[in-house]
Amino acid sequence: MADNASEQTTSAISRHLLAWYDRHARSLPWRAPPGGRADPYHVWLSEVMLQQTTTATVAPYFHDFLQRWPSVHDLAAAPREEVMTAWAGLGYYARARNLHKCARMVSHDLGGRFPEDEAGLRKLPGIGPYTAAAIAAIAFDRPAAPLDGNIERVVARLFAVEDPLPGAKESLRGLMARLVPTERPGDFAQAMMDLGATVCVPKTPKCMLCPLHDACDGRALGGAGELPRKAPKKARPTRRAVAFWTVRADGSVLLRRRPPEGLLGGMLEVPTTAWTEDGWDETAALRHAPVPASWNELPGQVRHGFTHFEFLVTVWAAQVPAETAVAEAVWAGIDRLGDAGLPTAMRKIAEHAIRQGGGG
DNA sequence: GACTCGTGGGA
DNA sequence: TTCCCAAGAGT
Repeated sequence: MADNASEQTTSAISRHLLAWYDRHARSLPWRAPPGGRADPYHVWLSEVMLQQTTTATVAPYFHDFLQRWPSVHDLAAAPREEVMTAWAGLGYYARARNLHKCARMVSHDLGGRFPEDEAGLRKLPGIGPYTAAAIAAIAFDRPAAPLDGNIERVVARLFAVEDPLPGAKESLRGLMARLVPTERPGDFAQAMMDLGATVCVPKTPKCMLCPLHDACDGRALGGAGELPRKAPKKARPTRRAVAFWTVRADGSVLLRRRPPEGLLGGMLEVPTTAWTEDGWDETAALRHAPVPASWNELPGQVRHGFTHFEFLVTVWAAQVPAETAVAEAVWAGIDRLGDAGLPTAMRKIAEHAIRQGGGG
């Protein structure tokens, strides 16, 4: 590792990158122009949404949240279910629960002002090491060293770090910290992320376009595209379930709100059997039907990929009288499910059921 | 440290 | 089709 990147002074690397950022910074809805400083509420909201999520996916949600809740006080005053509904489709729903908790703490306990340093930010729910450093740098111009997937990749290549992730994480964080300039640390962090997103991309990095071309050990050694190394991933099992599509004569469908923690916690669902690797035969499945009715199996299946398992669903449908009552039920108009705030896995089940003739 | 926790797009 | 991966956090 005692090659190009170490010979150049770290300040020269930072300077090159900031000059590149002045010309190539991406224009993003939550971002101030180079040299500027964005609203801390906007920075926090965007950073939470951007956790493991692409900028293109986040943009419409960011606009919608700001329109509904222009300040952290507005968000804190919103009912939790309304926040969950607005988050529907974005995934990792613990983020929405923690976002709401965090808004309430900032609004009620901190007078609406976010802490300006990493330690203070770290105490808030949903703000981990990355997000605390990112907010401190971007919103408050603190010399913090955020380490996301992009920056891990850029740093691993720049210094030719061969140790695999996640073990090498702290080492990479230390190398990043040495690069952070005292001037414009927020722009520097965003420049590193932009570089990772547009030039130092995972496969086939565009080294000819890179402002750090001459400093990069990984490029000099010829293996930048192979870095960072990562531990092999585990295989994903399949979990199977039967979903019950219950259409009432008044044109509404039976939904339920899932328990507040865990998978899809706090979100609406189409009632299902347990999700098991073994699957279900007809007799066993129908014992879990939410109401006694004449159930019939719809053709086809719904497939949805979660992070650590594949979800495979068979749908059974039934029509029930308008006066049917079910404990804990949420009856949603079948023609207005688009506004109901279903997570994507459940939206797929609903679309499949309607397409296969379960529309009532 | 190892798991859990969504979703969409690109190669 | 399948795999990877994206501004990670909480337990």
